[in-house]
Amino acid sequence: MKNSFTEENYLKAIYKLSERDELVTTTDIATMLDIRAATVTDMLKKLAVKKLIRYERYKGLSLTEKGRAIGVKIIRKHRLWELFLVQKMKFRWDEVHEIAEQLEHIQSDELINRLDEMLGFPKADPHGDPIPDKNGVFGKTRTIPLNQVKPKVVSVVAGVIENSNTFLQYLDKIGIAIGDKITIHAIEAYDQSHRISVNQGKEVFISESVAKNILVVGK
Amino acid sequence: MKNSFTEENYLKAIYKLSERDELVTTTDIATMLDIRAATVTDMLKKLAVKKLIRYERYKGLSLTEKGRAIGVKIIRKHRLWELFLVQKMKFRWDEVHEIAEQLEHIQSDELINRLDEMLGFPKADPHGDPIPDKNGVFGKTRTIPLNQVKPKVVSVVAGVIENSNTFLQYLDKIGIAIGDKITIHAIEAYDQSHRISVNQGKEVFISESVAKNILVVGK
DNA sequence: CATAATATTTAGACTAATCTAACATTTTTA
DNA sequence: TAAAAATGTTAGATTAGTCTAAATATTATG
Ligand SMILES: [Mn+2]
Ligand SMILES: [Mn+2]
Ligand SMILES: [Mn+2]
Ligand SMILES: [Mn+2]
Repeated sequence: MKNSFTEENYLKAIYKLSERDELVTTTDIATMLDIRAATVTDMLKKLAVKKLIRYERYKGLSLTEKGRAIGVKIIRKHRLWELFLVQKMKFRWDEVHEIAEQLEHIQSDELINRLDEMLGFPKADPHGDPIPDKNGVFGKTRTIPLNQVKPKVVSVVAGVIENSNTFLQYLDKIGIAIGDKITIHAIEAYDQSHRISVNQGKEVFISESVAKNILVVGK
Repeated sequence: MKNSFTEENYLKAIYKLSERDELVTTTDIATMLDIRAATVTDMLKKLAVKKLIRYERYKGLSLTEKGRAIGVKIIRKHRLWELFLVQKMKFRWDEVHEIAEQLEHIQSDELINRLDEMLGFPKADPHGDPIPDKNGVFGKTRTIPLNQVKPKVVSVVAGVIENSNTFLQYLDKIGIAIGDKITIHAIEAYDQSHRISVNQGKEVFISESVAKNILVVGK
């Protein structure tokens, strides 16, 4: 009944990949987990025997309900722990991912549900990623990348797409955090860079790629 | 530099055994970890190569400073997590050990030190076991088993020796908790059973073995 | 102190998770 | 559509951690 850390990490990776495309490939998993495709093939056979995935040689794989449930649960735990670390332990949003990679494997439904309750049944983690409820259901989020917002419209930062520490630290440096109100003043036609202001404060320039990686609450 | 969960569990077990006797034996470790002596021998060789223990074939082993530091650190983490679970997450003292067995392996000095701070740099876990500080130093505790206390003297419960869930639940049932004031009214000469009262309340009978497993603050 | 009992180690095997190298299949492209 | 490229699988190794059975060393005892 119990899965190893390794199996949990595979199922989490497969779940994330299947958000884009139901049918997941061996190489995608290998890339995401930074291991060799041959290793993945072996594990896929094991997961298929356990009925956690549907797998056909050379054809790719998809999660079964059972496999999805485990993948989603790991994601739920990861995100709840991240929020706990930020809200209760005063870590910065760029410090919590590595620790949550470990904490996500702690086995205790009671603990994770109390954590959920203690945090007020939150809908999103410190990076704006949605947290599924105890039944594995995600609330619907209506966020769009900042670069799709029209000039003059005030939008509220809800999260980020890129999750790297360097990106998060860059946002800290230029003073953009979740909940901030952003107004786009102008978009440079040449390179799509944005001139914006944060919370009606002084203006900041961000590149197109930064704008694409900031999520705001959609209208 | 990083040790596996398994190595950490060995070092924790060895540390606990060496509290009784500096020189630890293969069989003691096997018994404590519930694995075969042959398995232990293999691991001892590995720990010796890593200079975490001093080991001589057939002669037993002892911890090096390096090994002791790791063992103590795991114990520190275990006990801080247990206290966190009781104080912050409202678990009962008989529910926390299994979860702490997992949490003790989370690698983050920052996290454990913040946990320590959040809990007010506690000196003991929910079962009264001492918590070493971040330098691996234990405060001195002056506790004695209840059966060594003289009748009529009021003593304060500081912890337990036996840590099993059944024992902890038994204490809950008869209404004995850490911090309670206990007065011994009489000790039965035949079987050393104790007639006591808790917080000046109504009288309770406990067997000698129970009295031996309750620690009170020594005079 | 010789032998019996106990403790410990060695030898050989197994499983999970990983790798590299070689082979097979599918997809792309000229 | 045939060859080339990309993708995926198999075969054979390796490491960590475990086991059982057999061998060896230490300790206890008649
Ligand atoms: Mn994360
Ligand atoms: Mn993980
Ligand atoms: Mn414990
Ligand atoms: Mn442990």
